[in-house]
Amino acid sequence: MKSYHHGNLKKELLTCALKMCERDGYTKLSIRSLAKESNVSQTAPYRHFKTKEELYAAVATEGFNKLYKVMSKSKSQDHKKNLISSGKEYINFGLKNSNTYDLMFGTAIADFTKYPTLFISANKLYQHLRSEVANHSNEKDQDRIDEKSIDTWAKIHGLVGLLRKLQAVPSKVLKIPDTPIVAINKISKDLDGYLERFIEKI
Amino acid sequence: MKSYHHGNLKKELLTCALKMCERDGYTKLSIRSLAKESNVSQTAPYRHFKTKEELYAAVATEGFNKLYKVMSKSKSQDHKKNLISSGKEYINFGLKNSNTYDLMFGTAIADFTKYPTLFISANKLYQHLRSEVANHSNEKDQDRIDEKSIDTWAKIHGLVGLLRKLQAVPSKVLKIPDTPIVAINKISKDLDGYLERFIEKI
DNA sequence: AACTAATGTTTGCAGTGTAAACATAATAAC
DNA sequence: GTTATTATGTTTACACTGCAAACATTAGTT
Repeated sequence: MKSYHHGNLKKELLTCALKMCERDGYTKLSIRSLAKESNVSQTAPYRHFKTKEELYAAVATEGFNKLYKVMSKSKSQDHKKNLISSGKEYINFGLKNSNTYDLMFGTAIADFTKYPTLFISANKLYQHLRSEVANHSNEKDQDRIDEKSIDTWAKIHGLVGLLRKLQAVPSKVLKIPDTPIVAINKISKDLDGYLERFIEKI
Repeated sequence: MKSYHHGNLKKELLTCALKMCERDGYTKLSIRSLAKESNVSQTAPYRHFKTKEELYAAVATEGFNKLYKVMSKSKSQDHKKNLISSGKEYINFGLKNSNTYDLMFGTAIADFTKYPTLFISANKLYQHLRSEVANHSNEKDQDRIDEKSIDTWAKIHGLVGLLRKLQAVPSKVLKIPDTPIVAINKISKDLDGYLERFIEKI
C-alpha cells in the first residue's frame, strides 16, 4: 500500500536520472520515462525540476562532484604524480561515464550560471586542477598558471572527445589506414606513457 | 503554380538544414520544421534522408568540407605559418559555426562509419592536419607524427570547447574570480600569441 | 482544528520521429 | 507512343515528448 506522497521523490528521481542518463545517454532521458521508472505520474517530476534543463543541471552537478572526488584522491608529495593521477582519472571518467560527461561539457545546458550549484561544482573542479598545475609547474605568475591550466584542461578534454569517437568505431574498421582512428588507437594502448610525455611539456 | 515534383528538393533541404542548424542548433532542427521551411509536406524529407541521423550526417559532412577548405587556404613555404593559420581557422570555425561543430564532434551521430561520405570528409581533414604537423615538426617517425597530430588536434578541439563555454556566459559574471572563465578570457583576448606559444611546443 | 503550502495526479495541447498507404510525375522498356 | 516501373511527392496514423493548468491529497504551521 503506497502512500500518495512519496516522501523522497527528488532524490530518487535524481539517482534514477543518473542511472538512465549513463545507460542510454541524456538524449534518451525523458521526464516521462523517468517518472515511469520511478513509479510516479508523468508530470510528478515537474514538482522538483521546473524544466528538463534543470534536471540536466542536477545530473551534471553530480557528475562534477564525482569527478572532483576521484581527481582529489592522489595526495602525494610528488606533485607530478598527483597531476598524472588526476589526468588518468579524468580520462577514465570521461570514457566510463561518457554520457554524463556529454551533459557536463556539451551544449545541453546552455548557461551554467543559471544553476548556481552546478556553476560552483564546475569551478571547484577547475580550482583543483589549477592548484595541481601550479604546484607541479612551480610557477608564480598567475597569468601563466591560468594559461597552463587551460592548456592542460583543453588537451585532456580534447583527448577524451577523440578517444570516445574511437570507442564508437566498430573494430573491423580499426585497421583502415590514414585515419585518426589508427593514431588514437596507438595512444589509447599506452595512455600512461602518453600522459607522462604530455605532462612533461606543461 | 507549383508542380507536384519539386525537382531539387534534396539540395534545398540540405542548404535549408545547414542554415537552420547553425541558427538554432541541431537539437531544434526537426524534420517537420525543415519540411515546413522548404514548403513541402511533413514527411517529404524522408524520401531523401531515411532518418534524422542521416540528415545530421549530411550537415556534418558539409561542415567538414567547409572546415577543410578554410584550413587549406594557407600554402606558405613556411610550414609554421601554415599550421598557425590552420589553427586559427579551426578555432574560428568552431566559434562561428558552433552549432554545426557540435554535430561534427558531438555525439549526435553515434558512428561515423555508417556514413561513408562523412567518414571520408572527416578523414580528409585529419590527413591535412597530419601533413601540416609532419611538415612543421620535420619528423619522420610515423608513430610520432601520429601522436603529435592527435596532440595538436586534441588541444585545439578542447580549446574550442572551453572557449565556447565562455561565449555563453553573460558578461556580468565575467569577473567572478577563481573561475576558468577568467583564464579563458585572457587567452581569447590574445589568441594569436597563445597559438604561437602552443605551436612552439609541438 | 483549520489554514496554507508542498507534492502528488489527471487532462490537454502542440510538437516530434517515422511507418504505411496512396498520388503523381519522370523515366525506361517495348 | 504507349505502357510498366521507379522516384518522389502527400495524407494519415501512432506512439512519444515537454510542459501548462486544474484538481487531489497530505504535511506543516498557527
